[in-house]
Amino acid sequence: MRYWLMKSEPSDVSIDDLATLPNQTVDWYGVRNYQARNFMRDQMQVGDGVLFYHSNCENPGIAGIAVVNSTAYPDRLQFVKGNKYFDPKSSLETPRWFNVDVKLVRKTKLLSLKEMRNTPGLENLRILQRGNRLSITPVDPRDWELIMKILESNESFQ
DNA sequence: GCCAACGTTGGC
DNA sequence: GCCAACGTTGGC
Repeated sequence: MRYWLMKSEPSDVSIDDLATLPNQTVDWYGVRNYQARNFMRDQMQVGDGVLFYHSNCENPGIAGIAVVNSTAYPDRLQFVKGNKYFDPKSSLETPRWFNVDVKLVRKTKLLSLKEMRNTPGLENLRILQRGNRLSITPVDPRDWELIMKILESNESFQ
């Protein structure tokens, strides 16, 4: 059982989009970075916890909690000619890109990047470190627990 | 829109 | 295998 932070651009798939999808589940298509792919392909297990993060938007931050809902399988879009994510070097026999399914647990009050930066104890979170660009990063269990506490206390004050 | 950071590509 | 050039990410 591991924990992850997964970035999504809300203009592509937001937490509200996820809530409207069948089974509130999305195939995490479009990852074209080997490190991020390897996390999905080699390490993710059904039931792993996911922080659903909104990136490249007006209010970046954690927008909800989700869960890994499948092991990795070939990303369908790598085979679709003309698609933004088409990869001519990939084939059905030797697919290059993989994704898992991610299912919504619940939307939360946004925990902004700024708030995370100001939270003592979260200094080691990968997302907060300089030059971080990876769209999928592991989250230390202690960081996960702290973030869960913050999210819960945010909600009790609503 | 800027630009720092960093990943990928490809000539050599 | 090196590394310059180029492309992408994503906060600001």
